[in-house]
Amino acid sequence: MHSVTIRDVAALAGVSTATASRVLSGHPATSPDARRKVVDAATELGFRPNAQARSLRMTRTDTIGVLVSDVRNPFFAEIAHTVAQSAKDAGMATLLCDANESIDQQDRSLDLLLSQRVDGMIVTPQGDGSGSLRQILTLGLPVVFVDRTIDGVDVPSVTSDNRTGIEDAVRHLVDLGHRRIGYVAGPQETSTGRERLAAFREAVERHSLDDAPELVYQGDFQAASGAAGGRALLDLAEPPTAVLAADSLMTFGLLMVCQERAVRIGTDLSVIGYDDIDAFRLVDPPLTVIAHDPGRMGTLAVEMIRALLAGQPVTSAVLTTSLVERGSTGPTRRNS
Amino acid sequence: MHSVTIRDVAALAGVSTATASRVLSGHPATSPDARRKVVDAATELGFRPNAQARSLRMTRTDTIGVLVSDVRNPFFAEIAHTVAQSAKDAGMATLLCDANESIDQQDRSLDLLLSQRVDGMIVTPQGDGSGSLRQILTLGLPVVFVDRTIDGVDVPSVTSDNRTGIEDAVRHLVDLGHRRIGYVAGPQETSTGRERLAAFREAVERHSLDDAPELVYQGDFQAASGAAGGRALLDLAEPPTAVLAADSLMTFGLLMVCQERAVRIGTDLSVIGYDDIDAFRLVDPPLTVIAHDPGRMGTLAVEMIRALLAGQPVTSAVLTTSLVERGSTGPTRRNS
DNA sequence: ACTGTCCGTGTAATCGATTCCATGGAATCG
DNA sequence: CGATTCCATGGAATCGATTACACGGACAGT
Repeated sequence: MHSVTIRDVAALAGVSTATASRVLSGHPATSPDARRKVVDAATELGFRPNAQARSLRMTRTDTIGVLVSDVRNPFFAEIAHTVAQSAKDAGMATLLCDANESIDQQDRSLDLLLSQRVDGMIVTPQGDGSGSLRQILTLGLPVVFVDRTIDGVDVPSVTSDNRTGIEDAVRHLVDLGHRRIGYVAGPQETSTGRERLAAFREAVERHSLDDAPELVYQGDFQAASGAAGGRALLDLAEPPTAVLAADSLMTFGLLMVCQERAVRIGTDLSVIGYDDIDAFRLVDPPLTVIAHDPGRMGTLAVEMIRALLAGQPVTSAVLTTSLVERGSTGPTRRNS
Repeated sequence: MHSVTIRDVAALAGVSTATASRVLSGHPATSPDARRKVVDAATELGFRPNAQARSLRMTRTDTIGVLVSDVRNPFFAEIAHTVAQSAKDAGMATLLCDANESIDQQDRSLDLLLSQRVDGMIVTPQGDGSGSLRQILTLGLPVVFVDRTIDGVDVPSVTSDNRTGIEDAVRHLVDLGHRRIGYVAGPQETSTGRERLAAFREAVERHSLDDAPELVYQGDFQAASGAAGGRALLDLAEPPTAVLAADSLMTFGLLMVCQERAVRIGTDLSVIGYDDIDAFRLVDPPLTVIAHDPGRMGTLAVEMIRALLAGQPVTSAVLTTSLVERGSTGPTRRNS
């Protein structure tokens, strides 16, 4: 499979490789005659420039690396999709990797992206920034964090306001009369896991709600841990009357358990999910959720990377979060 | 940001670049002394080989391109995820692109992957294979189709048995007494769209069911068209008593409309969805679906690409499909 | 002791596209 | 009409890693 090089094009067009290159990259100093011959030759041979050779010379790949924790999570899939679309619109390609929610695989993917010499990276990070991430940052490669951040690491980021989302959710439950609220937390190796849990604890304190340690189940953002958390909370001697989960996959797990046990959501137990996934509108009853905007996160992240690449200063953005009230939350049964 | 090259490593280690390269790529003819010095120098400098330069020389990138129609579709997200994982296990990287269900973007993505000089591609194709796809195939680049194929194009593929899935679904509905079944079809530019529709039509004929043209709504595999199809079918003078949708996103749309109109699924209307998404277990009632296995498709596709790269012959695989009966299908109301 | 292997190493060519520099011809100006 | 500018063009260097080839030294066999 010998591929067509610019030499072949130049030879067929009867010009030098320099001229061929100039024509093909739109350099102004080319004659109409040469332009025509080179373009004809290129299309006839089906010439496709070798991106390796080009970026080796240019020290630029016009490619940004995207690392999400798990594409199977609809929230991250949406981010990945919009990032890919916006990048394409800006004339850049994207290399998408999936860390499978593992710090080890995160490091391997970062190494891969680094040796592919991406011009910048958009990352949903985890861990303490000690591994390959540190190296990348000392290298000065433009990086933007999305959804998550890392403490003490000064990287521009686009996140959502975890605090008010949780606060609104708890207030909503309190207004409905709930005093005993369970929480399925995300992993504490992630900033979102930590911030959401902290916000939950503060809200519990502010409203003087039941504050038993067993009301918080420590999950890992995967569906299975949401199910485990659901079981643990429902099996308590004094189970909560409402439950919050810290991401969409754990919310799924939680709902599965409720279905398994025929717990009537909205009456037996109020449930608030995280992320406004389409499917949450279809469950019965439709789920009250803390909504934020993955699409906007993705487009903003690309804008920020482009600004960084252009040498412009960027400031981190924090998007707002809103509570979407549907049927899965209702007044406490035990209360009445 | 001047990156560390193998020259820097060689200089620090006090050897030539050739020796440094040999050590780093595990060539046997190296002395223990040189090995130690080079490895030390490389780690000290944080050397990371430039993949561009390497693959330019080696004419191999150890990277496979993956093109799915839309990562937001959970079915394709799962394929992308398992492909990435299996490829990683095999020591290969993956470049993931998203065609956004558009033939135009499919061609652009293929061009991108081609200039990245991927060693092979795994594609969920659409269209007639006339654009960039033809060029890639005449180039002899190893390609494997997943889920979908293209008529008259001889490429190994891993698909699922669309026919029996639909047949089982229709038989199940017939057994429940349904005689008037609606169908929300996928785009006829895709093989899955065509095969499933053909299978549906044949099943309708075999069972001598109502065969009005308006019972088939032509959708495009996106959620919005599922909703439009749902409305069209429900608005018929004589609406169907059961509906099938040809993929998961359209099934979502269909369910949304049912919810909007308070159609009681399983009693007012039986619904069968396509793809066994977790969320379909949670809707009320749990959805009867035609299930197939995206994870297995992904791993098989990687195995096939590896075989092709090794010059071994491969034969296409067709995976089985099964009907998972849940609560969304029930006996006809009008029948009784 | 002499010749033939074998092994570790260095020099330099190579992959394909871009780009600096030099060149020659045409166009412009005094 | 001669000098100067401008522009299209080609030759050759370059990016960083790999590897064919050559070379020198060690070692074994006769």
